[in-house]
Amino acid sequence: MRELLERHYGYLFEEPLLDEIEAVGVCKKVKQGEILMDIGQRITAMPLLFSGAIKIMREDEHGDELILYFIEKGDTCAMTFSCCMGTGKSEIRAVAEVDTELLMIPIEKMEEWLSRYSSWRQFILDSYHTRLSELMETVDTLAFMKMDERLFKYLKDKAMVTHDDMIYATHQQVAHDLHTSRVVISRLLKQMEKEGKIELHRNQIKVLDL
DNA sequence: ACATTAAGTGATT
DNA sequence: AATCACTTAATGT
Repeated sequence: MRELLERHYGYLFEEPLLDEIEAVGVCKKVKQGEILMDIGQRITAMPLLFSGAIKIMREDEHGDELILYFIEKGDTCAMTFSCCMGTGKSEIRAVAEVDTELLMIPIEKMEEWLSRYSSWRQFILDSYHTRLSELMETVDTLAFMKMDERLFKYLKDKAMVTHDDMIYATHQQVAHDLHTSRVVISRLLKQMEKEGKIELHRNQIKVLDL
């Protein structure tokens, strides 16, 4: 586990902090599709990703879902902090997009380190900033109904986190993630295929324009 | 061969 | 962009 820490976070954190992380962190492996955190659930720990990817989504009152973003190796979930400060309950659902290895850090520790380690503070601030920017982008495309841009970003992100330019999903499932109808996705995908950005097959989409 | 499920299309709002 | 209605294509039994 120390090797994993060194490899992914060694360049970020100083030795004493790495020691503390190792002492207090709990290693966890999750399989694809497993729900790491659901809406309303109490948050007791924050994740540090070693490998794999997590899909972060929100749900409306009718149970409809909407993808917010993916987190990958070297990332943490910025929502953890805002949830800790507020209700302590999760506002989001986190599902493993692929098999994932991560380390769970108790939230008391993450607060304590905030004042004791500047590298930790920097790390938290940075990830907060990155996430916020991402969210702003999502809000932009949502507000202006640019479904084509959202779809293409989604495909690229998905190809990125799975390290595979082939995406195994039906148009229906994609539509569900982006909270729109299958017909819309089919049309946009068809158009993107004509533009040479992707290749379409049954149950799979190949992203070319990476 | 038939039923089921995924994907493509035109028309309408 | 969403929805409806309908067609076509791919797959499973």
